[in-house]
Amino acid sequence: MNFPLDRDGVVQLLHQYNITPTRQRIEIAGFMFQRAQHLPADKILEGVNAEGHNVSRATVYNTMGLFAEKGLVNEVLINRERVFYDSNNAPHHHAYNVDTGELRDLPSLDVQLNNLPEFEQGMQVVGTEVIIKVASK
Amino acid sequence: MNFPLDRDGVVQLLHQYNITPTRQRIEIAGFMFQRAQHLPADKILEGVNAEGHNVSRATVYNTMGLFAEKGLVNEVLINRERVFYDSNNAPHHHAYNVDTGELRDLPSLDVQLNNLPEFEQGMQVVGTEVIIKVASK
DNA sequence: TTGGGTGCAAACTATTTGCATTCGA
DNA sequence: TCGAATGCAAATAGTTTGCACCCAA
Repeated sequence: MNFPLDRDGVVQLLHQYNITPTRQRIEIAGFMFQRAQHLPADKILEGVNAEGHNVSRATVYNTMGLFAEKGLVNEVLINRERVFYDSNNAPHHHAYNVDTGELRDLPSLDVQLNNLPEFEQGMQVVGTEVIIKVASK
Repeated sequence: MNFPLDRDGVVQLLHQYNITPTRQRIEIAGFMFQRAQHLPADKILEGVNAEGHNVSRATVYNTMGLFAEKGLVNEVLINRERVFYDSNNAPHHHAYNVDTGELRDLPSLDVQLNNLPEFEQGMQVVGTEVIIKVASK
């Protein structure tokens, strides 16, 4: 993904992911894909409407749920209070600052897993998530 | 930790972690440390009281929050719906079955991180959490 | 004795849902 | 046109909080 995405890029992207590009979805995606960022639904609602758009709370929640389901964004569950949506859908890991609540991408982090046990028949690994927790000394 | 812990073991453990051993805390810890397990607060409330005890909802939430803060148990944030408390406080990682919601320990998993970027001055890594997501084929 | 701990119910907050209205194809 | 999408408000669920009472040290 090369940020930011213009309106055409957004529409194209939505099509690629089999998402009907409505006005609201285009505006939400346009806002999310300005840059790689991690935002809770609330901030997305705020941000989209601050750009002069008019999208309801329910639509933001529904839309982000849809985007996550379709793989356009990733949900990051770190903080018990709320879900963060990550506009970077390339495989990568995160550093979480437990003091500030800040979430940071670790795009170059290379993870090697040794001694991974076998899973039951019919099970397959669908993802590996690594979260490095950091704090002030 | 060698499960299960008897009452004396629990009291001793609470002392070790600087937690005043009240009746309710002993009952909650006694229930949690019967075995290595991952439970949401709700199930802990249910389980403790099913053993014939009488502990309120608020006390379970407060107590598990305290236990987590003191490092006696670990919070596992996987599911947006609720926090899981892990009675195994030894360093280890998890496999999460996205279909069933089941959470499993991976005690032997060895994780090697390469290319970890430098963090700002004054920051230190306080933990590394790996979650392997598995699903039915 | 007394400060911390507990219980209850009410409050809170993120998220979901029901349903009438509107819109995209 | 017509099923899908949206908006609003009400509902939901997990969790937290205020406050009076109680207990461990």
